[in-house]
Amino acid sequence: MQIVQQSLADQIYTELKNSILRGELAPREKIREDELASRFGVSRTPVREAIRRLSDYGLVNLAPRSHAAIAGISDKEARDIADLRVELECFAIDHISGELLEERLPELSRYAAECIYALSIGERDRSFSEDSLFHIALVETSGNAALAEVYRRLDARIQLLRVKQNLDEDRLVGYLNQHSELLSLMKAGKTDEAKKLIRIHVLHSEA
Amino acid sequence: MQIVQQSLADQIYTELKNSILRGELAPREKIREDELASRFGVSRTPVREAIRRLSDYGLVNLAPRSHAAIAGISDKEARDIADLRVELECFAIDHISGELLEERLPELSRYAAECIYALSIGERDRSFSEDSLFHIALVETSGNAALAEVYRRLDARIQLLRVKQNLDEDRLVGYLNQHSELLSLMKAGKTDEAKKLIRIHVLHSEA
DNA sequence: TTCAGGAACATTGTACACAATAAACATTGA
DNA sequence: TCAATGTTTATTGTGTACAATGTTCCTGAA
Repeated sequence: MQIVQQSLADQIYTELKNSILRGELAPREKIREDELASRFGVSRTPVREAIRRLSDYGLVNLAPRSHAAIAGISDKEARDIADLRVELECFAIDHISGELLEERLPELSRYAAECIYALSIGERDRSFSEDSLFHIALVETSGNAALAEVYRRLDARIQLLRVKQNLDEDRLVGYLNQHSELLSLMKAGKTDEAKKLIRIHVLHSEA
Repeated sequence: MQIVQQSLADQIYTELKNSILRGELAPREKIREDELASRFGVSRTPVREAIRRLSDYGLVNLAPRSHAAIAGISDKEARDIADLRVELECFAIDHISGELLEERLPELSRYAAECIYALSIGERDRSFSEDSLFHIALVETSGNAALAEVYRRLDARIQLLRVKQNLDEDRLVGYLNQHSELLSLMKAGKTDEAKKLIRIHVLHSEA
């Protein structure tokens, strides 16, 4: 078995990303390479690379010769991202063929179930990440790799948004149940209804 | 006056990007940090950072512990990217308000004119980059920052695509003239026709 | 001949040191 | 007191050295 030895930069990137998405690092908070390096017990080099990558995914803001800072999301940005999500996911749904859907359905169903299960045992973070996986898989099912790539990039900020929104438990359950509902509509070939549901789902708007 | 001193990594990123987009570095070609460092007369550190960033923009493929390689675009990817472009730009057009259009119109018109002028004096590369600027500005005019960011990211590969397509001069002129035609339609509020034209424009399909 | 194993080499990953610049602070004059 | 300016300090940008790993080529046995 091939042990995929992740680079330190990869590990630190993942760690920092999780910290940010768990809200342990607040928006606008300054980041110092030196401090993180000693915290992780490595040199600045991989930390620096991790920070650059976080910046590429829009999780930190980088000003040249100046401190990096954890990125926040304004209300306007939140709306923009949500609007864009609706567009991208509807585009995906329009392009999902029956065969590809069939193929990916078990995976999609699993994510949908995991979301709800994780929430029920109090693992809100994991529920959120499974939610992300569901939507990423949905978009991938379109077969359009460029779309999938763009969406994966957007996902980091979508996750940031979820944390910020901080929905209460009841609404969250209702929200997560829409996943399997969506799959049913798609299986039945009700594309237009599926797109309507996505809009409601993403914008958290009522019917 | 504030002199914005670009970092070496920035400069090298730009240089390499241009080299790739000019086709001086062929797809699948291997990249060695060491070689580039000595070519640019700097250490590996900024070169490394530039390569990472190129990878983030999809211009080079990066495998851990292995060589980086200039990215190519398959026919399937080309279609995917074009489809996605149509979607994103139509989304933008739908969201462009009269006021924002008014504000940006001079800039858009200038890009449209520069495209044609640059081509007429044989500067095909510059014509292409002005073409990119036109479409980026168009998308920015929507006022949706998330959309603009996503599109700018996609732009690197769109440029790669243009080089690969290598349209003949005649078709290119016709293609570039569609820019001002598009602006006219939008000014007249003929949104649906503008979207139809974008589809034709991007997919290079006839009416 | 061909395949397995290993040694030599090439190249990336990381640590560390120094240089360059921005931020913070103190000092002086009004 | 306050503003302007010089000085110190903190932090990022870059260069260099070494470590870890992947690659290539050779050797020898089936």
